[in-house]
Amino acid sequence: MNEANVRETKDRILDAAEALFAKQGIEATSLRQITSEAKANLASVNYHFNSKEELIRHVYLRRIRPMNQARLDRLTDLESNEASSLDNLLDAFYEPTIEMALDLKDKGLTVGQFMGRLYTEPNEAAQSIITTEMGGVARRFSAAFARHLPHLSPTEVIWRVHFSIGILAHTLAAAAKIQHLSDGRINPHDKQEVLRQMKRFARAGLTAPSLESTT
Amino acid sequence: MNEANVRETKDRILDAAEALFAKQGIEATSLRQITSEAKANLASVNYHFNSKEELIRHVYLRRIRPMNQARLDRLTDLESNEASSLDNLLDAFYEPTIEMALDLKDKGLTVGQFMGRLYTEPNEAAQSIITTEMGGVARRFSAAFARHLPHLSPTEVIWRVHFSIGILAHTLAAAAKIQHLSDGRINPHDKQEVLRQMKRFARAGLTAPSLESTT
DNA sequence: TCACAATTCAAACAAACGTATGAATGAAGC
DNA sequence: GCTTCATTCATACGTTTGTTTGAATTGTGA
Repeated sequence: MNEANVRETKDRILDAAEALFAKQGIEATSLRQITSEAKANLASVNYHFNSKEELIRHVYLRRIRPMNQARLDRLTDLESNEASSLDNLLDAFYEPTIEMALDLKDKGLTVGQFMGRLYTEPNEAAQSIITTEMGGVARRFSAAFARHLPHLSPTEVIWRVHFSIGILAHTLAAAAKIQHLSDGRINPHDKQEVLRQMKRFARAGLTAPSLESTT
Repeated sequence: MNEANVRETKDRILDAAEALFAKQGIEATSLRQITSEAKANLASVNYHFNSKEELIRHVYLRRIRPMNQARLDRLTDLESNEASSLDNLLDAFYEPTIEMALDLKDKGLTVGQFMGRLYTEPNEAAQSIITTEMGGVARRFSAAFARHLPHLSPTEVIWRVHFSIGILAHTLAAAAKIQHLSDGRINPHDKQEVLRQMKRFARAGLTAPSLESTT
């Protein structure tokens, strides 16, 4: 079997694992379910990924690495641009995630569900990915937000960036809930509409007057 | 053994389960861990709760029922009060949850973590609790928010209520992250501060001008 | 065509899982 | 003091879990 087919097997496993993790959660998904869904042998997971824990890491990193790279590229662009606005900054932060989550239409929103859950996932592999992959990005964006929000104290900026992350995570992970709450009138797959609504809300929250009297 | 002691055993199991669910997740927690931590016999879970699935339901409902009752009581109060403001409404929605999560200081933030994860929990028991326990509350509050936000279309109201829920869920479930992001300068246990920051952000997002030109 | 390396496969492993059982233990009512 | 009922307990059941093994199969380079 050539190397292309090897990658095919690995990717089939990654795809099946991602979909099942999204639907049932990581711990509730067995390797037998994954390999059965991927039409691969049970032992192939340990052959290609060494362990379930490392498979989990690969499932996450396959999506997160390019997503965060896109974010940082766009941020770097903005930083060399005098005319950049808070709106551009929100785009740079939100759009790569929404694109990654909603562009994979075949899989519906499952990828988004899974990624949105990352921040609250108790699994150890997930926790360590937040630290190693998301921490630096969050800090660089916090600094950029702070520059656009000079009326806020440093801790206020962090609070509000934290809330902005919460909006994104909840929108992805709980997309089915807004569909239900709106009796089906809202379509959480509409990328442009999701972005519009999120940015409108977050921008207002971020730019709200400071709570501190020390102006 | 008298009935008081019986309830003690049940409560010890509920407490241990809640703490372990918060720390490790539902599926990663075994009944043996729970009963060991609760100093109860393994079989006592099935004796008192019939199954793990029903134990999960009881762990959730013990916190959610009183919390939502407090929310609805406060909403009813507001509805009979001519002078009620959007600020009062946000208090009625946020405060009962924050109180429940942060008043249990012995357990740190574990209860909050667990409750904040409810919306994104894949477990079936959790999903059904959202439908049966949270759906009605969300709808009643959405209607109340709509009354205070007459400049928004019905779907815009739902988007923004959805985001406001996301802020709450993320603040509870990912409380440790803001501590880390702020290098320990922010204390997510400070109830008044958490509420102040959440309300400031959410109110600005909710009251932002409509995106629709049909004014 | 042959030898070597990479991959797949069926089968088995010990460990851990949720649940069930029947006997021991405890307190309450007569 | 004896019966009755609720609770606790040690133990066992059948499954399922992640991982390992060694042989079979497939693809690659000489």
